[in-house]
Amino acid sequence: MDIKGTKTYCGLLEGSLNLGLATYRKSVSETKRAAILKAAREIFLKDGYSRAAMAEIAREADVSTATLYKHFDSKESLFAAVVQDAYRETDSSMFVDIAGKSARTVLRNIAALYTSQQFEGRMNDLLRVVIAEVPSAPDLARDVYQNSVLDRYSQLQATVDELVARGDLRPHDTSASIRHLAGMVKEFVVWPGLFSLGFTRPDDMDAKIDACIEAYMKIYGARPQASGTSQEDTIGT
Amino acid sequence: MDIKGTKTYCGLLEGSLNLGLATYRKSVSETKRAAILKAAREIFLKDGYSRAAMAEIAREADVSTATLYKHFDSKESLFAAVVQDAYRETDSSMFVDIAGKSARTVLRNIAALYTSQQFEGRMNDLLRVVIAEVPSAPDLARDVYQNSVLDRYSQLQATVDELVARGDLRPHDTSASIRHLAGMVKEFVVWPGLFSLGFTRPDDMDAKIDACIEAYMKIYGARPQASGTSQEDTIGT
Amino acid sequence: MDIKGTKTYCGLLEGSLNLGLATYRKSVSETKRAAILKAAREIFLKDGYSRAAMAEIAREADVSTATLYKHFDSKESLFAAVVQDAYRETDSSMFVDIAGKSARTVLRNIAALYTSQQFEGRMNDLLRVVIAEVPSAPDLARDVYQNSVLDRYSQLQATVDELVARGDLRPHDTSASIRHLAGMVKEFVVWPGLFSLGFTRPDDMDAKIDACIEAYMKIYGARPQASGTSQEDTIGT
Amino acid sequence: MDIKGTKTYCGLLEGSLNLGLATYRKSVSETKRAAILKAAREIFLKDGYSRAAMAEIAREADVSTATLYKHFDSKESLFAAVVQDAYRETDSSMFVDIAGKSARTVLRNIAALYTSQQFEGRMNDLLRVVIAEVPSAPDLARDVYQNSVLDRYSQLQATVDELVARGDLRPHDTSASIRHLAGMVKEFVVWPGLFSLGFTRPDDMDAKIDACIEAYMKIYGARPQASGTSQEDTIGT
DNA sequence: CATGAATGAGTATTCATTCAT
DNA sequence: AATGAATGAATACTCATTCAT
Repeated sequence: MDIKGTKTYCGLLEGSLNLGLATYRKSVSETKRAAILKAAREIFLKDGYSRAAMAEIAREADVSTATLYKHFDSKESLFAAVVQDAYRETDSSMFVDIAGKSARTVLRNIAALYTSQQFEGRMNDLLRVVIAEVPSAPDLARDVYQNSVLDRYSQLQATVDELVARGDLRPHDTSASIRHLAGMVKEFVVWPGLFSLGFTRPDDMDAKIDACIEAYMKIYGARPQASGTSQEDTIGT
Repeated sequence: MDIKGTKTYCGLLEGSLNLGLATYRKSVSETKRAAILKAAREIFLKDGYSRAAMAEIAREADVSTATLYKHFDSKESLFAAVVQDAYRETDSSMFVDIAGKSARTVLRNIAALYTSQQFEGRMNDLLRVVIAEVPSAPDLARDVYQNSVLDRYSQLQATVDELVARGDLRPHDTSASIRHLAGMVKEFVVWPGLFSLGFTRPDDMDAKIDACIEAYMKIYGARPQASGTSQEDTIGT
Repeated sequence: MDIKGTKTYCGLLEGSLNLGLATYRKSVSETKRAAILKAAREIFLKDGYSRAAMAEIAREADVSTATLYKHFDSKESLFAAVVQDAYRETDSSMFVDIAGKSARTVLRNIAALYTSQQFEGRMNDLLRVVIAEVPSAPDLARDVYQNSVLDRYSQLQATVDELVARGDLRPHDTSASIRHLAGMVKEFVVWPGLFSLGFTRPDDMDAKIDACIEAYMKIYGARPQASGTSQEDTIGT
Repeated sequence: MDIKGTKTYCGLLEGSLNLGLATYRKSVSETKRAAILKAAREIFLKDGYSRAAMAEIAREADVSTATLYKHFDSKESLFAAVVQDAYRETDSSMFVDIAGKSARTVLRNIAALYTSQQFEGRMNDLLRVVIAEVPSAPDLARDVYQNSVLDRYSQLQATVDELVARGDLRPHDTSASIRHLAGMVKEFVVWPGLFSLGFTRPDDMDAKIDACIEAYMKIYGARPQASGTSQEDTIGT
């Protein structure tokens, strides 16, 4: 048994130890990264991009500024990561099962999905910060628009197309109609939130959204509608 | 004749021409104020609030920073003045004469008025900056929401109520319906502009707005609609 | 007399006052600039470029850092200005009148000029800092080499050429010979100063320089030299 | 078998192979130390002391920063080690065999030795960094001056004294004369290299050095010189 | 013994606001 | 009234050094 052999053995050993160490470190690192993202989101939401101070984010995340910079190259990239993270976490899927559900119910479910995504993730506040940074970070805003707005539209359109195919909605320009619907809903869900900090879901939100859907159904619904909501329908989350 | 003496003379002169000079001075002052506002708007629109530098605004307005501060107490109040000025200048009146015009035409005229106000005054860009400053200037944002959004809604509602009274629209909750209409229109007119710098009126904007109005008329129109636009109607600016 | 006329008059007056004001301001500004340069030189000489802190320079110059940046765009340009200023102030002219002076005396005077320039302006210390920054500011070093080293060589060469023409020195490759002489002198004047802070003119400096010149004269002198220094010669500053 | 057990086993193993392992470890350690020194020299030469980053040195040496600090207490001591290492490696011996060689040839050989030492080890670049750090590491600079400059001078002087003793050179103050010679040579070999990064031996370097030696011989040579180079002489490395 | 993540003190630079003239 | 120089507080980012594993 020569030194080399010993070394090889020790090398393997080291390998397994290092693996453990590496795993440990990775987990610690991920934890810190997550803490930083959380803190950063909080501060960015509170102060907006420009007024947010890296030092405060670091303090909030309970790390040093240097650690912060180990994880994120710059304030800009930290902000981008916060936004992406928010959109990843708030899985912006608009998918709902249409089987055995009326068009109205399907749309309601989708709207409910959307509103909870907007409110729970404080997406309105985030949206405001993104919008604020359009002059200095136009690419980020474009990405958000793509991933958050347009992507949802296409998901929604797919569903609406199915409803049309199923005969629940009249054949029409679904591309335009879903934007009409989205516009109406945003008027209540997003718009006021852009103008005030901490806009939360008002009590009558559901009723307002229902009204939007009613309007939509009046235009595009296949059959003469029964006024009011049929009680068989349940709203899923 | 030394400088001091000269100065005294100037003082006497002031006395004799008090009114005229005062007027003159006032006009100079007003001119400067206007120049500052113009420059500030430009810079704020270009850079957003935080990145806009008072020094650059002063340079752009061709005054000293001290003069700038003579006219406006702080960056914040300058920004507020810029916003108010923009809203004053872009007289956001939604008033249109409904006499002898169909409901559809009236709504079209209103929409046209609104879109030109938004695009010509670069209100979308301004809106973005206001929204950006919600965390630090919530009052301003609230004011803007009041004066720019809600105020227009009530004007619009008044008109719609008249149309209902005239029998052109079915009786309904006009308060809700105009928000639906506004939401649909904003989806095309305002929303994309929030996400990109220099969003200008696209070519198919009118068609899109017409589609919104058609949707609206399908729900609230009193009579079965003739499809298409009746040619008697003219769209005012 | 109309307002305009008044204005013109006042304008002229303003002009003259402004001129005084402008002059005043300019002088204050120049004073501050000079103070900054002085302080910066001191700090740069003391700490070297990298360790020198802009804040300390500002404190030393009794101005704020912002004022410092009003005068100089960056640390780098401040340093460049310090160097240029040093070379401007220490007018590095090697001109000496050769009329009625022996070659030996002329060379001695030149050497004396050179050494006082090096020592009085603390040029050795400055040289060290410039050399230190070669990796990050190669252009500055090149400039210094041009203006400080090569320029002096050509001045010296012109003089030596005159001495040759006058018959005081043998005809020879003066371009090479002055570098030999310069090299010998620098060995005593510059070289040790590069390796220690605050190297000042040692007592035996003159003797050492004389030895260099003697060596030079042995090679290039026209006539068999009288050993030692003839007392008619006086060394100018 | 868990990791802990394995570790214990390794401990036992260490016991049985103590010497061999220790040797092995030592050699590994030495290898790393050498790698660090090499990397550090490269980085210091490239960036200068202040701009050189310990992290980059570690990366370049393929070790962790902690390992780096195991070997060297601080950046300062690492730099000192780099300098010492450079001077050790570039064995700055000026020793040449004078037997059977003319004074001119001996000096030429010495000069050739010196120039290759300067250029091959990138000593000019190193010198620059040392000089740069005079304010913060005066002792190091003094050491370098001692070991690199003065030490060579005494070696050279010993040789010159021999040449004098042999009758090849006139009796004279050899202490001064070798500094004259050194000064002349440095003017071409070292001086320009201080002012520019990557100054390499120019094509005409040998001719220039020869000219210096010729000048020297004109002053101190014992016999009337034959102009040009006698072909019996060979220049050693 | 080696690692790489973490640190906190330090630095250049900017900017809203004020002041002497 | 107008100027522009001056300010000082604030901020993003870096780096030599240490520590838990």
